[in-house]
Amino acid sequence: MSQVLKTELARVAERLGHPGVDFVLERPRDAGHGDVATNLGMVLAKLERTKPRQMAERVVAELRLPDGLVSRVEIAGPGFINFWLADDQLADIVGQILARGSSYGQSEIGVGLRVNVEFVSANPTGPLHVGHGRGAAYGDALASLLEWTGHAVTREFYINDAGVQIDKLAWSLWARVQDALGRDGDIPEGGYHGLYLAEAAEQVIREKGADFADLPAEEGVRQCRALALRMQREEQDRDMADFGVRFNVFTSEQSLYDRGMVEETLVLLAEKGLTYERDGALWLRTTQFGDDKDRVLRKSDASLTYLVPDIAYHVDKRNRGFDRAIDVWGADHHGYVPRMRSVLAALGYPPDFFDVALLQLVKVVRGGEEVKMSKRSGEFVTLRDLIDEVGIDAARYFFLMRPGDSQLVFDVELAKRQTDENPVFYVQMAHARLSGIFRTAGKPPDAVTGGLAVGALPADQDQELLKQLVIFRDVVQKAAQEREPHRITNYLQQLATSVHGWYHHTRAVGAPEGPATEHARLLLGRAARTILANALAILGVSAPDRM
RNA sequence: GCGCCCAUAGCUCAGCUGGAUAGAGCGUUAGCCUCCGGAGCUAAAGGCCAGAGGUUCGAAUCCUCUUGGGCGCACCA
Repeated sequence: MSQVLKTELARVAERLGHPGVDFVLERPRDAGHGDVATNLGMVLAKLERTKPRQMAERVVAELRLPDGLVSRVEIAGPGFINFWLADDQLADIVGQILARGSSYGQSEIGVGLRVNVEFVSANPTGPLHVGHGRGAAYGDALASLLEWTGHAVTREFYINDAGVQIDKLAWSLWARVQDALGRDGDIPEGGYHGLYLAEAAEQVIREKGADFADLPAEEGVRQCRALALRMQREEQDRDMADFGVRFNVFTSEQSLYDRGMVEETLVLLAEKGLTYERDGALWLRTTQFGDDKDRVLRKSDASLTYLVPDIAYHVDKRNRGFDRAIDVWGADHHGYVPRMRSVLAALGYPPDFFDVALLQLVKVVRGGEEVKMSKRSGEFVTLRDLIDEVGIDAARYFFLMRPGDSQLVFDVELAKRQTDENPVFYVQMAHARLSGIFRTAGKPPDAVTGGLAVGALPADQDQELLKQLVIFRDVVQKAAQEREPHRITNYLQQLATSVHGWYHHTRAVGAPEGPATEHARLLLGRAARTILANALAILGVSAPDRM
């Protein structure tokens, strides 16, 4: 609907001598200001240094709108142009909602674009914590938003299974195995002290027998490495599966070495003349592309820095044909962004290929006191703990209520105590109530069919709900473009408010206004229920029929 | 020292490529169940949008500085 308007407004702007000018067409907060409003008059007035209201009048005079689109146009305030959509338009959109059902809201704006969303990518050295939970909820929702807007999306998880931290993990597990048999195991400097490794050690002994601990240390550690990796990966996969997140691709860092891609990357960078030797190390000229300092690729002891496999990984993504690679990282890695960006620029990739969504850290508070998170000390709140305490729906919804660049305070005690008052229940309740209407009506929602008679919806609450439904598609597009899933939770909150108000103040089944209104309200309720379910589906939150 | 993010109601936070009277949830106060689910609804109180300058028709939004938080600045990952 607004697409036609926007196109026409752009044409008018061009005709008035300002092609491509940036203006806004959006739903005003105040219903008295119409269904959609634009600031185009004011924007043009600024460019021409004339009076905004006068310019708005010129814009309106130039408008050539098709019949049946808007019922009223008004110039108001400092120079806004307000539009009221014709009833036919609203009825048409509800018709589309009913016809397309669970796929309504999808659009084609991203068709032809292949997008890789890499998220969580936790080191396989311990259980997932709440920070990973935020990354999982965000990455999964972002991937869904991109799918809903027509992109071809791959959900990917990168496994850092090479490098020194895995060696330390192996030694730590070996030490725990010794401990478990009453011997004196020493967890190495910088090793992992979490109790989960003690549990893992017991499992190893159950599987391998107590003789396992008698192996020569070198062999024992070698086996512990594989065992620890396997067990940690399995646990992470269980956590993600139980959180409702499915990945399409897992890429192992070790596999990049095994396939020779890491070495190839070094050659590639050298061929481009981007490397040089100094102090016995191999350096990368990232300063030529915006980094504040050149970076070491190969240390003077001949080992490679983590940067090399990371570059190889992004080259791999590019080679797999993706148009976009979006990495979801914790904000503590933000210093790493310009580095990677400059490397990829140096390789000649288009600037919009690589993007990073930084998520500020989650601060966990329990009973008013901060819980410190440290894998090494072993004290932290795991994602599993959180799911067990507050449930998947509440956890996901809470993680997605805030923009990623805001810090998130997650008070576990509060979340537990206030479960009944969580916003997610408010939203889910709206869905359950709508389902209840159809139970009362004695027929499933899909059985209520026909065209919507907007004129048979007399209450303010009818109209308010109708207008909330109409903007859903635009909200999804905006959320996808801005990569802001929290726009969906904000919208859900508003939609649920409209639903509850409507439910309370009007009656569908046995509407006092008569059968025409009953039918129109059932159609409206069915459409609202569909939109609630679709929005929740994007977030990975369930839409229950009863609570 | 340098860089990134942040500061909005008592609390947790939306709103930010400049727009109409700055919003929501929780908490507080006062109402509403012969009625499709009261896990709900209606209303009230509550704000120098951290502070100070600047840009202009217009600033919570953009710029500068100050203050106060968070996080980074390795031949660690």
